[in-house]
Amino acid sequence: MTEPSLLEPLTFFKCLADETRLQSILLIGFSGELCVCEIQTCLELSQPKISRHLAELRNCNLLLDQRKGKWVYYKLHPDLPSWAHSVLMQIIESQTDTIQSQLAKLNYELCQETSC
Amino acid sequence: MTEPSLLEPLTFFKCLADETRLQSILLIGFSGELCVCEIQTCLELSQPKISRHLAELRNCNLLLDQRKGKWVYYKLHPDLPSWAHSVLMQIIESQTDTIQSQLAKLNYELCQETSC
DNA sequence: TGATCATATACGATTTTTCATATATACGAT
DNA sequence: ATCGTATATATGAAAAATCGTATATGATCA
Repeated sequence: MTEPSLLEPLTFFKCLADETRLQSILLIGFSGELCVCEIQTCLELSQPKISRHLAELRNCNLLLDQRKGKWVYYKLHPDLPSWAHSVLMQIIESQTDTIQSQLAKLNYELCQETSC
Repeated sequence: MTEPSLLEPLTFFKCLADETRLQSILLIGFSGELCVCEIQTCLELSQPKISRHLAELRNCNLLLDQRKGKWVYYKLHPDLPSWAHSVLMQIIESQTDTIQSQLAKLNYELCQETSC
């Protein structure tokens, strides 16, 4: 007997079939952990938009959130099926340039002001 | 310099974010090659619905079609990026039971009548 | 040539997804 | 308590995807 899987393939693909969600999860997978405002800075998108999409990834068990004071950090769900984790890592590898240039905005922001 | 990829991750995920398309490509990946009416039988869906979704998978370079007389056969595109091929195969492996029971309808049909 | 079978496409109608905007909650600091 | 910052959710409008139905194309066979 097979266990009911935490994550159906169809759910997984629906989650990644949106540019904002895909870019967010790639940033998070690459970085290990990011808070909402960091993703917002990297992708230059509105706060509700980021938050809504992260909520969907969380509800589908692709991401796990953890509050640390004012900030909420998101990371890949540790129980992600191996095929899911594997494909994410392979895509991250093929998109390293894009991901790093998005994360660069973050460093720049941090130098300018201490907020977030 | 990196080549423009045949298949962007976002395109790939959008293609698989639909149950009909996902089930079709899993059936095809498992079988190697299937014609439209076979997929139609396996999934018990209308012909235009199957055809439309296969066309999308073909246009996005996920599938390759080949006409053989009256029938059109679809198979996985041979130039699929390795990460794409890999995730499909892993999902096929985890869904073998479902896929085989869908394909069983096909054999049953073939015994009944010679059409298709 | 006409008839039939397999597949593809066109067209509105319906459903689903996404979005901007406004508002709510949660926390830390004053 | 109140204020400011970070994040979440509600709402209705706009955009996109999907569908059923009708029709078109392409191949085989009589």
